[in-house]
Amino acid sequence: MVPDAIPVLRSQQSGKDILDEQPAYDLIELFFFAYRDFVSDPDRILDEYGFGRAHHRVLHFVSRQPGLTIAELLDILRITKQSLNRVLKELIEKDFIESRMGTSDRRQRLLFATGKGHDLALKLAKLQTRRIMRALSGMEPEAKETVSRYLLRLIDPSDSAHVKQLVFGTNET
Amino acid sequence: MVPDAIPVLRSQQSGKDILDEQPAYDLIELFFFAYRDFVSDPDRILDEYGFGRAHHRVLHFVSRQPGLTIAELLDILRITKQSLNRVLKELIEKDFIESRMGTSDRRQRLLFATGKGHDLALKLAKLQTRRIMRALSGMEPEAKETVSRYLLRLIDPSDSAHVKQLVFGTNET
DNA sequence: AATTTTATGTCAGCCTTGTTGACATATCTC
DNA sequence: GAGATATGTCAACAAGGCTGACATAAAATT
Repeated sequence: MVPDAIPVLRSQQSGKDILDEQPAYDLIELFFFAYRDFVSDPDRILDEYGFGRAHHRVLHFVSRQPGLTIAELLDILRITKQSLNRVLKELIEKDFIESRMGTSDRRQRLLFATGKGHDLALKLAKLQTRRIMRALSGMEPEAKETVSRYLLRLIDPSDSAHVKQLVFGTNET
Repeated sequence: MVPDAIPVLRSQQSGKDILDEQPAYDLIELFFFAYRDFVSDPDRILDEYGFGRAHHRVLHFVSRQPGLTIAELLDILRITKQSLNRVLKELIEKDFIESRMGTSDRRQRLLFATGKGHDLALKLAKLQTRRIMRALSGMEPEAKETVSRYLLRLIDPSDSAHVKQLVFGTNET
């Protein structure tokens, strides 16, 4: 125990000591289990197309943000261009995503989901939505808003404005 | 739009139509970004020990549940025993986890974190707790409870009693 | 106009962590 | 004693990360 005589080590709120605060095991573990099940839903369907989770992530964001560039996608996914290219190439070959040359900057590749691509992306999103809605049903009406704000605050502060922009299409606090 | 004349296609609550409900893109994407940052925290530290995320998960649950058996651990992680064994072997060799023969059933291996093991597990848990507390600070006091219940309800219903038992050490609803 | 920077693509190889299938051993249960 | 169970292990493979090096076209700079 750190003695009371060292007030600089105490956080401002409720006398909780930063150095020996007890781990939030419940939220840590619930987050693990919830995410495990959440991402497993789409797996069966992706399998039928010969795709994996990496394909899902790429297709999802391209479908959501038509005209996304490679650089923007790399920034969202936080993987290397080599990793991205492996799955993106397959999505393009199998005609789920289309790559067009940029208009203002012709070095850029603007990515668009094809009809097939949108269909699959929507199918997967609805599957995950089903789980989310089941969880929210029977909870207080404010639950969705609370969860949404919590998840946003969990993100690196340096990135949260960017995420807010991507997810909500706005940058307001 | 499905015409109002087909009531069987409507869910019980608030007239929301199951067949064309709009995807919850916000929660889907926020969950992705939040989890991405959440698991990235421990990575730097794990690197120093030559461990990866798989080692982290094993060490975490063994540290939290001393005496865990292989079978129980496999059920928690949902991986094959070969995958588990690869990382578990390293954790034992490097003296972060100890494996003792079961007392009542001597076929079982009971897993325990060593002193070193507990130290590392705690260090990583505190790192993740820091992020969780930062997110919760400034939110309503009920936020933690709401988020916790939401995450639990996100888990497969067939598994939620088990998870509740693991996380809270109880099985009450 | 020449040079440098930027956006993207690609090759080659490596690592972690998942998978399947087969088989071995010790121990418990019937 | 026979069969089921808990664990360990070998081998091979796949997905999806990574690094490093190099190539090209187009934009930006000087």
